[in-house]
Amino acid sequence: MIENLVIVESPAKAKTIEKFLGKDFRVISSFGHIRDLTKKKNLGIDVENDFAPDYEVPKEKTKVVSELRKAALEAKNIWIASDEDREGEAIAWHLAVVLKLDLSTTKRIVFHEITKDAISGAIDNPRSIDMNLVNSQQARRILDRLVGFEISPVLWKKVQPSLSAGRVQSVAVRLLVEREREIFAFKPESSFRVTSLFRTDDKIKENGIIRAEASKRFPDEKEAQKFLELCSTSGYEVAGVTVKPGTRSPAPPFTTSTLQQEAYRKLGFSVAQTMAVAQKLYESGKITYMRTDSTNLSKLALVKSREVIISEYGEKYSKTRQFKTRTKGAQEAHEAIRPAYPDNQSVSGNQNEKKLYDLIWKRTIASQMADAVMEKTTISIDMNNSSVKFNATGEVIKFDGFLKVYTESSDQENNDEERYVIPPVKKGMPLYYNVVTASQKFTSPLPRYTEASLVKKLEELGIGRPSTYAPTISTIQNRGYVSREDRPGEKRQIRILALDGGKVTTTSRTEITGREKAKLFPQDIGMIVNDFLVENFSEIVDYNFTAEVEEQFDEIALGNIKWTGMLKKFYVPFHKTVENTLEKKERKTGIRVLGKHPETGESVTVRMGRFGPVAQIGNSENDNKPRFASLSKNQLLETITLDEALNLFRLPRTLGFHEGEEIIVGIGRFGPYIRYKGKFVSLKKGVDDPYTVTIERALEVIHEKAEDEKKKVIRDFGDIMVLNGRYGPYISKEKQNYRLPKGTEAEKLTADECTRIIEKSNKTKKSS
DNA sequence: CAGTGAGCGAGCTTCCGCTTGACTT
Repeated sequence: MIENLVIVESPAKAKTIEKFLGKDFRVISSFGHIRDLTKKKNLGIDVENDFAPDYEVPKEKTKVVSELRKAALEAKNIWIASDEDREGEAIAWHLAVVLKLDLSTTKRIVFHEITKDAISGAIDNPRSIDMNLVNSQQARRILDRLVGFEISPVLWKKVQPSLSAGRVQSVAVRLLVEREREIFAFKPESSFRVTSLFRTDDKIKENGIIRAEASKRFPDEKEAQKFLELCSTSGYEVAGVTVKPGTRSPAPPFTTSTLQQEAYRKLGFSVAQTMAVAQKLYESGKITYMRTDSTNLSKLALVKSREVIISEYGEKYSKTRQFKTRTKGAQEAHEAIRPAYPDNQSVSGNQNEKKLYDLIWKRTIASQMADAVMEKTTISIDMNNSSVKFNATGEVIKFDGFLKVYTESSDQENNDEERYVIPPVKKGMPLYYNVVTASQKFTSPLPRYTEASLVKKLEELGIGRPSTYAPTISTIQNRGYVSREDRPGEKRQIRILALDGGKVTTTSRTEITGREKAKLFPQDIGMIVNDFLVENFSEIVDYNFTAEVEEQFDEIALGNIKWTGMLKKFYVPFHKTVENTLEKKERKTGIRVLGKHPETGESVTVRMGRFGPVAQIGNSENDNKPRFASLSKNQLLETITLDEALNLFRLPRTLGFHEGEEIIVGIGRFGPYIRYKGKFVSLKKGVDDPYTVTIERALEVIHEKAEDEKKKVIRDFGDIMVLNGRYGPYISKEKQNYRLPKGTEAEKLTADECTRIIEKSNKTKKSS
């Protein structure tokens, strides 16, 4: 018999709380939700009967639930301590129902921080389960099920099987598709930006250098040239100097979203990777909970951080701050993400754990440090033969404050404006130019989203929760809607005019534009699904949809409106739209007519086919059979041209014959290849082009592959072989591969030894 | 693993939010 049983959501939390509570308390965890809507019939919802939900304990939860039941039977008092938010309240209610506790007397408690005082305070002040809050969760859950499970089947019928739609994922895809189209439509414009290096000294070129920019940009090279000629004969004078003090404040401590952004920008982590590493740190007690939307720090954390700052950097670097959470729809059930023990400046663990901890430590400590104080100097410089002015700005840090520890990164890539100090000048002082440069600058479109910047955008729109950001990003990639890719970019010539010693010289420079790294690119199927949803379910993919239903969930939580009524208002028209769409709308294939074949006059089209995007010449209405070719990677239905489509039909082609066998070159799933005697050889990336490769080169590649094959076999015992693979030697038998025990000499293996290794490996597999 | 694009039909896919392992190489 246990005196007191406390149920929390997370096992790591259970462990720490048990320590504080002592012997009379046992603390166990529910591992999150324990029940969900069934998938078996009617979506788990009886829409005819006031949306009565049909809940079940999912298979993977039965073990946890039976353990909870057992513990509940043995306990005298039960305290449900799930998180203090909508989902947490629902978990408490499901627990009470499943464990057959009396709803009116079940003790519901919440902790705001994990300290002895906070926990015993909570135990002393139990409340009952808030059914209004529970009902707002039921409305949220049921609405999401209705949206997801009624629209997805429409996509299976009208677009392609296995697709999905949902309140969160479909908006994420829409953001990406719309940004991509803005980028397609973007026409870069160029202008000339004029910068000048002035000096304060008449004679010595190196003295008192001031970097300044002209107040005007020039539309073309001619205008820039004209201006530089003016510059060459102009006199210059300091027209004004202003010195303004300024301060900068530290960023608030990490939430899930800001942690994902900074770990991407500073460490190059994907959002899934960030969460996995943070989970490890959390489980080993090094950081607080990593799925949170709160920037709040506990009193204990504030006090500890202050101590660390004073002892490391001194009293004047400390400034205790509490940050308000501004995020839309934040529920603040947890603290911000922070070191569990701020006095641990570093932790043990693997490299990634150390790096992420370091980032969290710095961000937390910096948030409790003093503002940085700077002095910003602006100088304006007059010309005596033009109304154009030059302006220079410089910044001096008077007190570094939090910058000593941490600076937040930004998504903008051009960080070329480093801080620089302007030499002392006075109004009326003459200046002399060293060199004046006019360089061509192109405008660029809004950047493509990264995983992290998409999370940021979703959070701003109040769409998704800390526990779902990473899974949502995975889902839209798994469905094929978007793909995370690099692009090499393209070369572009820019013109540079330089005035030096009274002469203007013009040069060209090559710059790379459109280079992308780990960006999210919408794919054809993502664009087709998005357009279908925007056409037919505009309400659901509206950027404000979530915010609007959230307002109603809040009203339900306050007891102002009934959850079933809210659902009915939404569902009746929504369901009608679903039926209408099923009945009346055509299949959507994203078809585009590109034009006519220049020789045969047949129509050339592209569309989404059964196996992906396809180009087609002719159609089955004519007697001629239509011809098909798959689009290659990086080509989109939306942007492919007639010429590009026709080009696809040039492959596969026959290069010629060797020893009576045909040599064919083509592009397959894994890139360009050569087929000879029934075997495939990949062409080297970036070296060979399948459209121009010669038969001589093809034979060379085939020969190289044959040589490699020979080296691959170390020992050959018939059905058992010892082979050389990517990760070193291994044993292969009946298409199964086996690792060699450490220290084995592959060349000396006998057939018997191989059999033994295989048997041993099979045994350990079965026993586990 | 380098192909496929006729049509039919059975049986499957799918949501968002809360939590972690259970698997494999």
